[in-house]
Amino acid sequence: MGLRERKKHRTRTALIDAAVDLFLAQGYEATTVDRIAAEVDVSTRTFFRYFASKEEAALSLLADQHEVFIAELAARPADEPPFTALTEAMRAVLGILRGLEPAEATRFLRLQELIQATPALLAGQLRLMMDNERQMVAEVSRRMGAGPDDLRAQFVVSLFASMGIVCYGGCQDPRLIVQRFEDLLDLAAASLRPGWDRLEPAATGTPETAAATVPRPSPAT
Amino acid sequence: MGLRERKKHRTRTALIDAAVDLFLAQGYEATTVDRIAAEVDVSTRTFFRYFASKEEAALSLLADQHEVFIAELAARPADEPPFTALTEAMRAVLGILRGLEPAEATRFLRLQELIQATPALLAGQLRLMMDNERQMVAEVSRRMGAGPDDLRAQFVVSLFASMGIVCYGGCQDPRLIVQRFEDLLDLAAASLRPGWDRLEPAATGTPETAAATVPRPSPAT
DNA sequence: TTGTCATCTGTCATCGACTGACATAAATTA
DNA sequence: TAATTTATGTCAGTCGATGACAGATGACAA
Repeated sequence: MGLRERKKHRTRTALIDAAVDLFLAQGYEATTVDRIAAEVDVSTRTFFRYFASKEEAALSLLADQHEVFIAELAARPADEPPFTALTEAMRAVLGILRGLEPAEATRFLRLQELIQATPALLAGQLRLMMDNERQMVAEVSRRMGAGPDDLRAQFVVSLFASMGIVCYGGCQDPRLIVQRFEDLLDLAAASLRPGWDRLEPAATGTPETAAATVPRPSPAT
Repeated sequence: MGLRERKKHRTRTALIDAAVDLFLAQGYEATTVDRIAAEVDVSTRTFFRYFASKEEAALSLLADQHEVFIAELAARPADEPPFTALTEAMRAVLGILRGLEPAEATRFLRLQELIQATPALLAGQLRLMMDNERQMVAEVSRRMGAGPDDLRAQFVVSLFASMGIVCYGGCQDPRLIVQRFEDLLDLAAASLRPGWDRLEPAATGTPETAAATVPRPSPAT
C-alpha cells in the first residue's frame, strides 16, 4: 500500500475519531464540521471529500459493523436455515464487540446512546439498516433458491431486523444488548412454527395454516 | 373556530399542497423552501413557523396517516388479540386510502414513491414510523395488561411494523400495496403459531417451544 | 366602535452544512 | 529530474434553519 493511501486512511480514521469524541463530549448538533476539521488540522472542504455529510462520519462505525455482519452472514454454511444464519451472524458481531478493549467498547456503546438520542442520527441509522436489509434479502433469497426480491426472504429478514432495532433501541443499559437479543430469540422461537423460515412458496395461503390467528378481510371501513 | 385559526389552517394546507406538488414536479432536493413559500405567497420565515423543517412538510401527510392508524387501533375491541387489532387498524387505513378521490390517491402514492427514492425523506419516514411504533407498543402493552415497555409487545409491534415497511418499500406499483399486505399476512399466518401474540410471559424460554428452530448459543466467536 | 392585547407575519442578520471552481502541493511514475 | 496524477486549501456561493425586532391583524372588553 503506497504512502498516499496510508495517509488517506490515517486522515479518515483521525476524522472519525475526532468527530465521535466531539459528538460524545458536546453533542452532535453542537459540534460543527469546522471544529472537527480543525481538530485533525485539515480544511473543512477536505472533511467533505472524505464524508458526504456530517451524519456519514457519525455513522461510519455502524456502517463498518454492518459490513462485518454481511460478511459473517455470507460465511454461514449454505444448508443452514435462513433465520439461523442471520442469528449466528448477529452473535458473531456481538462477539466481536465483546472482544474489544473495554475503553473502545464503552465508546461504541456511548455512541449508540447518542444516536438513539439524536433524531437526525436515529433517522440515518434506520436508513442504514434498510440499506443493509436489502443486502440481507439478497443473500437470504439466494439461500432459499428464490428470485432476488422474494417476499418470504423479505419477511424473514425484516422480522430479524426488527429484532435488532428493538435490541438497540429500547436499551437503557447498553451492556444488556446481548441479553436482550437472546430474550427476543426465545420469544421468536416460542412464537414461530418450527421450520417457518423454510416455507415452500406453495404453503402460502393454505387454508389450514392461514387464518389461524388473523381472520379474513371483514370488508373494512 | 375563529377566523384566525381558519386562516392558519388554510395556510398550512396550502403550504403542504404547494410543497408536495413542487416535490413531485421537480424533486425534493431541487425544490427550495423559498420557492414553496413564494407559491403560497408567504415569507420563508413563515414556512418555518408552520414546519420545523422542509422534511416535516414533506412527511406531514404520512404523519397524519399515522395518527389515523393509532386512533383506529385504539378503537379496536379490547378483547381482540394484539396482532389482529394491528392488522384491522391497518386495513382500515388502507380502506380510507381506497375511498379517496382517484386524483388525490394517485398523488399520495406518487409521494410515497418519491419518499422511497429520496434518501433524506426515506430516513425521515423511518424515524416517523419508529415514533409511531412507540405509541403502538404502549397500546399493545395496555391490551396485554403488561408494563409500558413489555418485550412481547415490542416484538408483536416490530414484527407488524416491519411488514408495513416491506409493504411500502419494495413496491414498484403502489396500487399493489394492499395485495402485498394481504400476502404478507398470509405469510405471517403460515409462519406463526396460533395464539403467538397472546403468550404468557412465563412461556418465554420454555424448553419445548424454545430452541425449536434456533439452536442455543454455540459459544460464538 | 374603539382601544387594548395577544398573536401572526415579514424583514434582516446570521449560522452552519454543503458544493463547484480553481490553484497549489504532494505523491507516483517514467 | 520531469511529467502526470491526485489530494488539499482557498474562495465564493447556495440553501436550510433560527433569533430578534417591528409592523399588521384578528380577538375581546368596555
